[in-house]
Amino acid sequence: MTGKESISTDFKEITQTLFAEILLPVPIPRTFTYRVPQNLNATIQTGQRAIVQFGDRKILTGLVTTIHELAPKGYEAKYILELLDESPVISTAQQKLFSWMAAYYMCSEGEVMNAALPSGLKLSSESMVQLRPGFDLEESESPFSDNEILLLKSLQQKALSYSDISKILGIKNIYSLIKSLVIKEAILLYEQVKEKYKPKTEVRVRLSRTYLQDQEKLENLFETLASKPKQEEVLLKYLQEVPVLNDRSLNNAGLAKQTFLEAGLSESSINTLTKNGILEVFHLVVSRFSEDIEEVTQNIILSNKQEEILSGILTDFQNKEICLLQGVTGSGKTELYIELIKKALDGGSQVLYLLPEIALTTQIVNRLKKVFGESMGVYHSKFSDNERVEVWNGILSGRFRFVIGVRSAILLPFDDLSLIIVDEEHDPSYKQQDPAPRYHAKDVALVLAQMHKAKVLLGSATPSLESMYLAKQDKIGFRKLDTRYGEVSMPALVLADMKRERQAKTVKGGFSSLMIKSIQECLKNKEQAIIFQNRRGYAPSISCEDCAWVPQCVNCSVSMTYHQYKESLICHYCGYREKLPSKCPTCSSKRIKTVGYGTEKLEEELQLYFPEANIQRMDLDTTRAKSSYENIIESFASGQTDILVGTQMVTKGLDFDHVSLVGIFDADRMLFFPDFRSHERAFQLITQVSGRAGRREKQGKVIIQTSNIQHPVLQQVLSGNQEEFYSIHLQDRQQYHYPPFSRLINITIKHQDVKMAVAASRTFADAIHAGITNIKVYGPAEPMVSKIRNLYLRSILIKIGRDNKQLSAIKQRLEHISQQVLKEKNFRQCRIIFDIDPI
DNA sequence: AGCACGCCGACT
DNA sequence: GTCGGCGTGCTC
Repeated sequence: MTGKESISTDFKEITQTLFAEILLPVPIPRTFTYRVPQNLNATIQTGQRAIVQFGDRKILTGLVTTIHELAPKGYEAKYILELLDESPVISTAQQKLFSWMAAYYMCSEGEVMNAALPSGLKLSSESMVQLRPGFDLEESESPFSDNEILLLKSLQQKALSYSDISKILGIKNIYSLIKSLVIKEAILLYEQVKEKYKPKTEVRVRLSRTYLQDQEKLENLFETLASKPKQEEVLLKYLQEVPVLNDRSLNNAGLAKQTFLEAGLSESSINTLTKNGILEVFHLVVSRFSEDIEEVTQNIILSNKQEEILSGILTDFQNKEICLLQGVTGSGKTELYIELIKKALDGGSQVLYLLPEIALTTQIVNRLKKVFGESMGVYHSKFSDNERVEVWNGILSGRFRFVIGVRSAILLPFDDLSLIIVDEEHDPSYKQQDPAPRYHAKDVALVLAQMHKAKVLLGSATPSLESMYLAKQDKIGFRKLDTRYGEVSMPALVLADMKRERQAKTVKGGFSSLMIKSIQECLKNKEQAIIFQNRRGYAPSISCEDCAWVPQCVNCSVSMTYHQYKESLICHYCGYREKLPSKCPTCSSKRIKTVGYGTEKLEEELQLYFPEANIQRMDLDTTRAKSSYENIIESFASGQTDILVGTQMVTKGLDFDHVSLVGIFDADRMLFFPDFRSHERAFQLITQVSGRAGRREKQGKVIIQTSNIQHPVLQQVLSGNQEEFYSIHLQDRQQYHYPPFSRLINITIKHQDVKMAVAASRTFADAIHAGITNIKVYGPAEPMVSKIRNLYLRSILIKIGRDNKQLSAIKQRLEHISQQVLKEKNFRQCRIIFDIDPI
């Protein structure tokens, strides 16, 4: 009952009847009202998790979002069964952020919660079936069907969940069967709530209390043990590692059992000592992040230029909330970040440093760990769920005040941020595509910072047009760090004219003679090369040479990508897999060729041309395992690998000293991708990957293969004229009403039936035209990939002027229209998806 | 999303 | 009849 005083308020009288709005892990976009039992009146807080009954039998864990006194009308509210947390797991700041996100991104708060909470903090319940105690199949008088007997026999082994039963019987619909068995009093149903988070424990050993308190007894003990050298050794080891005789309190923590085993002492002697009441074994909860990296207080020496930029940023922060730092690769942005983070942490508040997935490497984490040590938390998507829960709780408890993490780290329970760094701010992976909430972590960061009155630093070598526009308007600060650290010169960029080479027939399997020659030279000088091709697999498609048949995915309207190492065709949209056919299924021809180049094929061809070279491939397929990414990097950094072939992964955050050549295999594919951002993307990718070439004393070389050497974007990259790139493209964006001059909303309508997808999207578009003015509506149109996972897609694009003040009203109208459409009988099966600020 | 309920066709 | 598939509607 302690703590009651501190929480109870005038509002929460002990005898009052309170109700709570509970957000539940069900896809229903609203909360449910539950009654607060009076004994919880004083302790209940928003942000706590509560266990409630939902429906007849389901027990769920939900989140308390509001507490009020309004008794619901028309039904009797059920009671909250239990509160799970003493203090909220969701901070007040988060609750505010989550409702903003739900409204802005047009999704439910439940969906935001779902994205935010590590599943270890979510509780779910599973319906379980067990045999009624005392029930005997042989003696029962009721008749049972075959399936019932099969189930009852299985239940004799152990209790089963619904899904287990479904599997055992091979039937989908098991409810009638279960109901019949309940009536026959053969089985019982119950709910099993499972807390998924398990603290990590360590087996430890300590001296038992009797010996600890009685020194004489302990001395006598050694006489007894004199004839048992093994046990004596264990005891001596303990006293040596844990000098309890000097300080009794040391005994509490004991010593890890592992320590004895590592010292070559046997488990059985420990066991005997335990049995005889001399030692005791216990479990201690330990952190999953036991640090073995020591904190080094080293003063980073900034260059003059860095000093200048640092003070510039600090000046900007005096009257602006946001600052954009444009720093070329290798310009030493990280040192600046470290200084800023240190300053912010010194003020006692929290700092968040966001990085795209592929830039969050061990390299950078270790470097920061050396500076910030124990107070730094890392939040990565490859972390296990238990690890995520520990980071979450570590922020709540104040253990971590600085967090470095990927997109979803923006959803962690901060309550006092003073600085958010969004590094590589242009990176598209900050936008969540699927499922909802389809949020952009950079934009969320800006809003979150506003709530905390924190500053935001956006960093990039190639800022997004949006950020650059804000900088040009002087709405945000802008600083440019344009010299490479240690005066390394920028690489030389060369275009390989594929049109001419193809005419001259000097192209070898997709590689220009220029590229081949340069790789040769590079290898001869014992230097390394990176070949970038943003396409995984062996070939984007295969085709019959006689009848032009191209295999399509059975579920999606895309051609299947050929993956050689698995000898299969794989759909990159739904994962559907087929074996590679030995002959064409339509004309039986055996002449099947591959079309286009994926990283696998490049790897194979390069090996053919450079048999001596050690070639490695880095893409989603070779980095799936937890440490494989690190291994590839390691082997490249140590010089074992000569040529690294890869997708986008090779463009980020890798600093190597011996890379003298970067090859961009196909610039055209990036430039002509049908999307209004393709030029920006191409510009960023080419610039980023070029930054990998040339370190220290030597100038690097970048070869860009293209059939359009006159393309303005390539010319802008070549001349290094970023100014021109940004001003021309901002003009285009303005002219064609694209961001940052307009806001976009993309609406996708899905249905199993094409006709219904078409009709529903038509109805939707008509309703927009009829109901909303002052916006531009495009479509409905058939998207490039028009069928995914057997659902037909249609999309509608909406452009809303940046200065349109009706944004939230428009979203409400859209939501309303969506509900109207779904009400129509034919459209009931439709899935309608809103993507706000699509990228 | 589950889960219940009710309707309907395919079997013993 | 009975079993199981499928569509519809509800959950505080």
